[in-house]
Amino acid sequence: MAHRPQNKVLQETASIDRDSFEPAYAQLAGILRQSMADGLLRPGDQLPSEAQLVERYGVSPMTVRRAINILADQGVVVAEQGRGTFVKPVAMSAATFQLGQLENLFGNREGTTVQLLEARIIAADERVARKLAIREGKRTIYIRRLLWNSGEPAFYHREYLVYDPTRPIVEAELEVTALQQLFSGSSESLLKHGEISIDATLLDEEESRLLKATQPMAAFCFEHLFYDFDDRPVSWGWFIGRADRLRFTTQVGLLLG
Amino acid sequence: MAHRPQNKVLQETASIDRDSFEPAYAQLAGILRQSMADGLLRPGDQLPSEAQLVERYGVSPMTVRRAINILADQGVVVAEQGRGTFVKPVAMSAATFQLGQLENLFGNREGTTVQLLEARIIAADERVARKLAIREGKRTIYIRRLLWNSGEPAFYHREYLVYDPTRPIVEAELEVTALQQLFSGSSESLLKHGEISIDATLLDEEESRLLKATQPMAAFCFEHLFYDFDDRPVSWGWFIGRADRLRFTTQVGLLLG
DNA sequence: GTTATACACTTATATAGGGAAGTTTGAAAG
DNA sequence: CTTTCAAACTTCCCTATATAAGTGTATAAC
Repeated sequence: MAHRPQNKVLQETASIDRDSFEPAYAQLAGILRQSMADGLLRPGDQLPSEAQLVERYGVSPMTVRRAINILADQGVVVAEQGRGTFVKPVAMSAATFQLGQLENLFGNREGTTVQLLEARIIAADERVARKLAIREGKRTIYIRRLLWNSGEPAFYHREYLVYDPTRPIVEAELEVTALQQLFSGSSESLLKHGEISIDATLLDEEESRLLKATQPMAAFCFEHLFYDFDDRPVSWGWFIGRADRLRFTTQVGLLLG
Repeated sequence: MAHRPQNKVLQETASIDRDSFEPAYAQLAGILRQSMADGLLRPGDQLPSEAQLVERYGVSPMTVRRAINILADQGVVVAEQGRGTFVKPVAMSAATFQLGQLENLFGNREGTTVQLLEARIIAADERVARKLAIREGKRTIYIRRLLWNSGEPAFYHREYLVYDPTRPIVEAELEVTALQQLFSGSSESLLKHGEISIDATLLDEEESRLLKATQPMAAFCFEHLFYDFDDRPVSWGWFIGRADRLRFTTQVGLLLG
């Protein structure tokens, strides 16, 4: 439909395919990423200016901006106003680990079950009271669960919930399926936000027995603290899983070709 | 400067400040995030359509799109074409941990030093040869380092490098400061990408001694494998740090107001 | 009653253009 | 030679508009 303007400079790189299902901005982002993967653009190098990219690939400025924004969001380039856009060097500190990669272990698939070991009401000791921001001695629900995955114990979960009949969170949490909702989220969630931390620990005697581990053994401990929409703590607990059964990997630099 | 158009519908929420340094798209993203934090928008709720947001806040469609894209990238909303944009429930699986939060421990600041324990050329055994994709028995550089942070040993680092005089990476790596570049990145980096994984382990006798730890003690192990621009492995190694000195935390849900 | 179509709604993609802000460069003035 | 300043270049931000594509609903035809 549109005339193809005659470019004096031949494009040694790929060009935008207007008939492709992939949007132009995504194609351009891919081309630039490929240039980096091929070594045409090395860390520290300056990318062609936006105006140059507009002319070279025959797209509008907004499309170029969007492509560059994507790369900037992904952290592979950095744009400095007035200077230019540059390729970022790979750095270990840029590594990000997603808890979601352990999703299947937490019972998202078939073959995973939740075994309720214990659920009772106990008074909050000093430690629990501080975490849940309640008075010492107030009632909490203490839950112990074991998550099984393909016939093997995957995680041992302990959790304290504030016991408040006016809050409907209690019922929802007591369902055995609630654990998956905790991990994967559900629309009816009454949780607003939470803090999660990873720790490396040693299994104690009880944990070793439940997880069928030999002592001493290292383990990951995922501690979580969730809040409701009034920013009051609701749930404090931790998942413990054997380190030799967990693999936590990520990539830095160029993700894919 | 611009006339303020008379809106029939009063804005109960905040409005865009055109004189602010903060861009309009960022302000709008903040307003929407605040609405979720205040509970006006609950998980599962549908956001106002883009056209409505355009009218309500007096910005262009592109600005609205960008604001929504930011929220979508952050994972707090999800946009479905033809249906609408919806608030995502909080999920543990959405948690992401950034290695960069340990940056100061890795020697980015003053008061951190790198102690070279050993650096010699050894023949690759079967395990090293497989990781570095070289023949068994080929020469590698084996480095052992101890990272000190404010007078205390923070990490014990061991690393194998391919010994190839044709590759300039060797010299650069042998500098004691190279470690920080490995972590934070530098423009002269010859590394294209890498894989990093976290493991939880027990300190062995040597590690305990160097890290001044009592046995048995749990530790984090950050294993890294870096490749050059020809996709050949260059460096394989791992950092080991005491778990009781490391804190690895993140947030899910609404990050900040 | 069932099916098919049309329409209204949504988000997604793209174009064209303009101005603001920071950086670099080099020429002019001292 | 040094300083000053203006211009060019860069990225950044925003507006206005148009088209495409997916979804759901109401209506018309059968």
